[in-house]
Amino acid sequence: MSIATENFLKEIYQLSQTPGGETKPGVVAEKLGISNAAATDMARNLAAKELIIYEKYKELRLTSKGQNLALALLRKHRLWETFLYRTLGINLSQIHNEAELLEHSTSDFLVSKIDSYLGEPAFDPHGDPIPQPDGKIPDTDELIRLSTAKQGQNYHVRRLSGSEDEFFEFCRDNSIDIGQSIEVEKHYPSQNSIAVKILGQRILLNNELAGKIYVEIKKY
Amino acid sequence: MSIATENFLKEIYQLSQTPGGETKPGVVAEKLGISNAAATDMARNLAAKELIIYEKYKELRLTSKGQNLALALLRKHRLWETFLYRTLGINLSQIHNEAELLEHSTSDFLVSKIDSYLGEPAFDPHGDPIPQPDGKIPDTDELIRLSTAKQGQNYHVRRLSGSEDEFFEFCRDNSIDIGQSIEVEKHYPSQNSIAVKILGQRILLNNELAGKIYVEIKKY
DNA sequence: AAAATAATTTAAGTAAACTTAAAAAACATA
DNA sequence: TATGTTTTTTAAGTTTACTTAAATTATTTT
Repeated sequence: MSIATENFLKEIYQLSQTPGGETKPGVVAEKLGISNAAATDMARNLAAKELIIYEKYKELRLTSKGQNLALALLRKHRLWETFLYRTLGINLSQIHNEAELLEHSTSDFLVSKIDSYLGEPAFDPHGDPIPQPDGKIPDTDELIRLSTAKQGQNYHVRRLSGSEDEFFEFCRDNSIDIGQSIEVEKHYPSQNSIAVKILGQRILLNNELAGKIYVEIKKY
Repeated sequence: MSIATENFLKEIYQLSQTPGGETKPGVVAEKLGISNAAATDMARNLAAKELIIYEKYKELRLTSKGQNLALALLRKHRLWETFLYRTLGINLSQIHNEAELLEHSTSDFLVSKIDSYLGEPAFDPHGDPIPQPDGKIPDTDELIRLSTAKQGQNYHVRRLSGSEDEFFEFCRDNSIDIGQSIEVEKHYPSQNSIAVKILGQRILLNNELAGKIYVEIKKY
């Protein structure tokens, strides 16, 4: 399994978990920074290996074999993030990129060692659930995206689910941290934005960004 | 820098450090498990990138640029080994293979984090010196290869410098561990072998294997 | 529904890292 | 030194993962 293949499968999985995310070659291509033609090419290859189901002009769908591989990779990624954060003290904004490299060089043996060293964690430092060895994904039922949160309601930030440096930079600059209290002030549907209050500061977020912030209703 | 390139440079470096080791395409090819033709091909490529000096039918020599890259890779390898051994408790015989993969996915940033976490070690768990950030290699002057050790003399095992699983399996099975006392009983030049005594047991080692075991004269 | 636009696919080509087979050079030996 | 063996190199071909450009199909707009 090559790095290109692994990343392609992972991207299809991630897109399939994104609301409104389309798993079409063009979208995958854009995410991976390759041409549409390359994505179509790869889609045909992966279909031949029975990792995805590919019908021309249709969305790409993972087979269960393909999904298992994607989940195994995501597991490696999130365990590495947890390890880098907890053990080496690397920043939330930096662990993603390092894990992105390491995940492809990690044997099943090594990942299980890391897992037991960390005490078999269910969530990574961003709050993202870590797929378990059996493929099950820890529950995030009580969490909702900030973009869909209720006006006037108070929440706790539970998950920062982005991958770009800039997302974490923005969160850090605006005190959006895991555990932080946050109040939804107002939705602006026409602006595709939401106003929230954090530590007395009013902040306007666009829905795309707010969709990467997961919150839980504050219990008093 | 691709993985193939990195491994090729590292192999040239390692061969250049091996007594009687020839850095010719065929030898590198055999070590890396590729064809002679592929090695010649790679040699021409690396020469074009000024990482090695390549003259037809001559030995391959690293340029200082090439040597720096090889040393940086070796540093990553040995720091990973130290980390896997100390922190995750992985066996001496298993750390090499894992580090062999991880070394290629390790940023300079990450390696420096690992280095400080470990307290900037000078030697890895096999006793191999870890190249320092400036390219300097910690002293191993008092160490000699067991194959060249003096008859009748007592030593301490200080370094097990192999890479194959079988080498470590053999050492483990015969109590050849770092710190272990060892006495050279007799050389058998015609057999290319050496007889040693460990924990009361007499063992016959061929010189190739004994050349990977470094010892220090026992001080009473 | 037709036309315009956008996405996807096909076609052709490239670069890296290999392969095998044949040719050339180096080395070893009688 | 001539011959035979081994090693290295060259040549030609493969696979993977891309590229750009052109053709095709799908979607959106009018």
